[in-house]
Amino acid sequence: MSARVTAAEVARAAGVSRSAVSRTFTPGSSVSTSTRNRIEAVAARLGYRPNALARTLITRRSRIIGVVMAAIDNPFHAQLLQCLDAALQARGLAMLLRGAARPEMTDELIHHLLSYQVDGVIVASGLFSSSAAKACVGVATPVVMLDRLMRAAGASAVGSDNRAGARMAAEHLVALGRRRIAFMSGTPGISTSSERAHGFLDGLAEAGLAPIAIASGRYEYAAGQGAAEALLAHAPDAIFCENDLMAMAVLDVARARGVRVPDDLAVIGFDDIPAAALPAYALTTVAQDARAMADAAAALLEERIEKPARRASRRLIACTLVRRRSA
Amino acid sequence: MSARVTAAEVARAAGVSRSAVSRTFTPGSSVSTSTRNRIEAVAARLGYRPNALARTLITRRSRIIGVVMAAIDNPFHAQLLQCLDAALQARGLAMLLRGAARPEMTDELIHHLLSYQVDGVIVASGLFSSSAAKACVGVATPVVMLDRLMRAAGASAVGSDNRAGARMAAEHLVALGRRRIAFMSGTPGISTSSERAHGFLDGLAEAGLAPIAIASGRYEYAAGQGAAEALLAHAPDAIFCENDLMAMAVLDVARARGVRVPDDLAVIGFDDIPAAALPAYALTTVAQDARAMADAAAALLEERIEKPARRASRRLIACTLVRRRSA
DNA sequence: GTGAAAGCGCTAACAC
DNA sequence: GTGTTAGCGCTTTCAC
Repeated sequence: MSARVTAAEVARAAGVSRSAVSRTFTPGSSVSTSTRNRIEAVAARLGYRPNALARTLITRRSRIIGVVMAAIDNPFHAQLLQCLDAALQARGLAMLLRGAARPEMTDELIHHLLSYQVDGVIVASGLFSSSAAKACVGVATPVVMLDRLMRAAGASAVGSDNRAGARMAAEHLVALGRRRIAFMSGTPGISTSSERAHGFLDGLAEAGLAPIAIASGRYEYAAGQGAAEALLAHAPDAIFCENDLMAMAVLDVARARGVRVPDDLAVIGFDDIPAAALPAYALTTVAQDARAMADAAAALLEERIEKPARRASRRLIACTLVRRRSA
Repeated sequence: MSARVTAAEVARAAGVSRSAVSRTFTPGSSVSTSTRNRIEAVAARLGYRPNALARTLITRRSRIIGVVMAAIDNPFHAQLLQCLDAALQARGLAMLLRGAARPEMTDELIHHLLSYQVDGVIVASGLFSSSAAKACVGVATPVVMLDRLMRAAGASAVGSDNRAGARMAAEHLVALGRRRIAFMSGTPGISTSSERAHGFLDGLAEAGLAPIAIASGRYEYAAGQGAAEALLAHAPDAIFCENDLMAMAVLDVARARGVRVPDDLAVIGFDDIPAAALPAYALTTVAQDARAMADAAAALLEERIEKPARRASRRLIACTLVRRRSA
């Protein structure tokens, strides 16, 4: 039973040609209203839907976007993914998702996506090697790096203004009168991380300050606890963390040690994940606008899909400082 | 520049027929080692990869699985999605993801996925209407409901043993000597919710008890706060919540009111999301095994894809009570 | 083991 | 406006 119904069957049942059926389902094609109605009626009765894959073969447009994302369980990434889904759906694009457990996997994943003839790729994960970039350029598939800058040229990029955001954090701490300021970095080698580091260091330098201690928490809560211990040993009066998960770890470790926040220690995070607003944390943080980032990524990609000649461009999304009790 | 390279070009460059190229990339086809080597070398040089979509047209297998998921930003859903990604990748399957902002959307989403010739569908969202079910059956596409039972027949299902899990929560509270027990439910109409409710009520009934108050928190933190206020007005000595997000809301509201946990109030959640383990919450909860759920869903789906004759089946994954400080 | 030929379901010229 | 024709890139009988 139940073979997939094809345009030919609809055509036969409606007494028209295949082309008529095709045109009925192709926006902007010329069909008379009467035949269109008849065809639509028959199609509905038979449960016909055009085969998107067969269509891709001839139109050379799959309307599928490949998305590579790391650590989907990171709350900010999950938000980003959700916004991305909304942005793509709004444009009638489908999302082929591949999580990247390890950053080195990104390459292989890209190649796999390419075999599905994706119209574009959004990379929100790890490193994007020049070999992967070359593969995309080779098949003229636009790429946009989301929340990650790339090493190889040719890809568009969308990210938060990490530099300005981190600088705001620094300025806020300085304005609070803090002087013994420590810094918890994310994953070394990720552009996002170095941007935040630079912005923060610049902000401190402007006030004639420098961090009294630095440690990496790899953007995770667990690693952040260890890093927090290390930093707290230097008796700082403030700590800026490159994301909220690590800042929450600092808050928890400080609480366990009887360090009072914000009196003894001011803490600032980055992202503004939902958990940052919990009363148990009330974390002051540099908020990223996930919605705007996702929209911009989808828009940039669509633009380059429409006009392949267009050069890769870059969009920076502004961050805002959200003040809560921790600083 | 850079048109997509096809099998025909590889064939020409290697001095063989298209069929030879095809066989080289089709596992289990007979090609002599020497020609295979020559073809692979040429393919690598030219950057050839078979067009997965064109292949689908003839094999009638896309190796794409459609996934419909609600509230990706819910931490447990994000975990589930990550595990699903891993399970599908391990089987060489691609994931076409569609978030469902509203449960009623599920139908339309399914139809859209179907036009991409997905080999199967995993639904972890909202309601699955009989019309959508019919559409899937019509094109012989297997469906598995994940963490959601369905109304129409024909779909396989994977879920936690919500009944037993909730019952364990009830038994634990009773064993703790609690008698004034309240209950916060999730979203009415979702099977998961009614299963947990039944299990919990059964567990209490066994000890001759019944909830002193019931309120719905719609599985969200914000709604959970309101529900917590309502329940706390009844001065319960324990509250069981249908998920962790709501239990965290209870903890926060209780803390704000000076209610001591667990002395005055024991709290138990459901899911065991990462945040439940945070020292600020230390939430006792009924853990769901996201990994096992995702694996089972992928396995069930693959099984039905291979043997379409097979009847829909159902897998229940065991829950475990994770004891922390809140109960 | 290898090539020739047919066709998966669809759209896009091209005539009429 | 509508039908006819020719592929999109691939796999798969079928001969050899």
